[in-house]
Amino acid sequence: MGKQNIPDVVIRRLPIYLRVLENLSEESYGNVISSFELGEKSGVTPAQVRKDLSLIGAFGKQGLGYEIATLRDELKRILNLDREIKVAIIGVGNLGHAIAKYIIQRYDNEKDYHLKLVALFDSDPRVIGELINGVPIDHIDSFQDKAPELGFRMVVIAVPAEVAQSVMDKCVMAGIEAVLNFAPVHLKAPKGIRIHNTDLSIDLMHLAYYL
Amino acid sequence: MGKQNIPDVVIRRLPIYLRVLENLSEESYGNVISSFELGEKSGVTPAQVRKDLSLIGAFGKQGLGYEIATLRDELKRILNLDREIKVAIIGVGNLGHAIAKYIIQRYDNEKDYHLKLVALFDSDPRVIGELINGVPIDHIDSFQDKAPELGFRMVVIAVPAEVAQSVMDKCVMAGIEAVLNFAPVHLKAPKGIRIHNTDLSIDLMHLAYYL
DNA sequence: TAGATTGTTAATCGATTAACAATC
DNA sequence: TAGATTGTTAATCGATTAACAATC
Repeated sequence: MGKQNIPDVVIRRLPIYLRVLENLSEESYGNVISSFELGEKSGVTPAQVRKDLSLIGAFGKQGLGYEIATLRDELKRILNLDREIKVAIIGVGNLGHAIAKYIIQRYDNEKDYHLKLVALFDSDPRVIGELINGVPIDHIDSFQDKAPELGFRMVVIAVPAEVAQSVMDKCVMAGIEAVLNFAPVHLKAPKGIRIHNTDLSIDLMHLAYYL
Repeated sequence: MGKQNIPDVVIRRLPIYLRVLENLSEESYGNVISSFELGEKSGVTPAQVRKDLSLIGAFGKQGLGYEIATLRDELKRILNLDREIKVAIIGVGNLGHAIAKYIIQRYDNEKDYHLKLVALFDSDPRVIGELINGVPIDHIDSFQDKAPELGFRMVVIAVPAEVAQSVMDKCVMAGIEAVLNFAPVHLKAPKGIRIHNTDLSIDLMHLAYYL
């Protein structure tokens, strides 16, 4: 039901809408929101909001808007956030460490969301065994075994550029399905695996153009 | 000279090309690269590479490709990286700290690039005065004064969502021109100021769709 | 009912891809 | 010269916006 044929640009906006709705319900905003209000708070035009939401199946009521709780639950369902999503981080340097803490802090006590950090990997013997909020740092060599054991299919790569491709290859071998890559390289992988790249340097350079 | 009318999608790819070229020159790759090779290493089609590069002015040689050093310098020029870009970070929690170290580590010893971290701000009295590689953490209240004094026009926001808009407002007041926002909210700002958003949660949720 | 806002279609806009003459 | 690859135009593809009938 409404899970096929949704273009990726649209999927990318759904978590933004969800984020807005989550904040609204905390403020117990009233039980309905219009495409105008939702667009305003999301940085998107009302027409775009309606178009996007119509693609995942229409729940709005003419003259009123969208019921917040219903829409929020539906967005979660579409994004698979109605079940637990297990995540592993490879590379526990400054950035990996910060990401780990961020995920733990944001999601571990959250009853509604289910993004769960289940494993950390590094190659530096000095950090192996260290715990971050109860999650131990394992050696990268155990990745292949740990993946099926712990059942994670999503990985954050936060290793130096030089080793990122070899780490990606391990992910492919282990059947990982989605990768969030912070290493400043374009990673090669078979089609079935979804990669999203975030590169601080590239964002900064992009912005530098507009100075 | 090729600085006007370049769509933002194209500008966003230029730093990717630049990154590839930088890596190539380190490996002293030969002095020429084709749109096929550059595309391959950038995750972009050859046609796209040629189209993009033609927009910034054409330097390729038919039958050969693009001279690496020339193209690299031209990309730097377009992206304003031929002069020093001063950056400040607001919010020195886990993430802000990691970003600070990343920028320092990557650019401070770099002779070619000129992204320079010149200031750090926070509101927590316990961290004010602390130094990160020689850069002191100042109180956010001094932001308005420090901006013109230190001359930065680009800011990284890494504060909690609740205070991000007020921090953005201070940036606007201080005449900041470009903002890289890590806080999970859509920030409102006048048109003249360029904002790029990066939100780890949104990236993770986006990927979760494909699990 | 009157007012408001959805869902959807059609129109516009913009970006990507294909193709090939020009030329190194 | 022969082979290769650019720069550019035209064709395709996809996304955004506008508009409005349907309807709560």
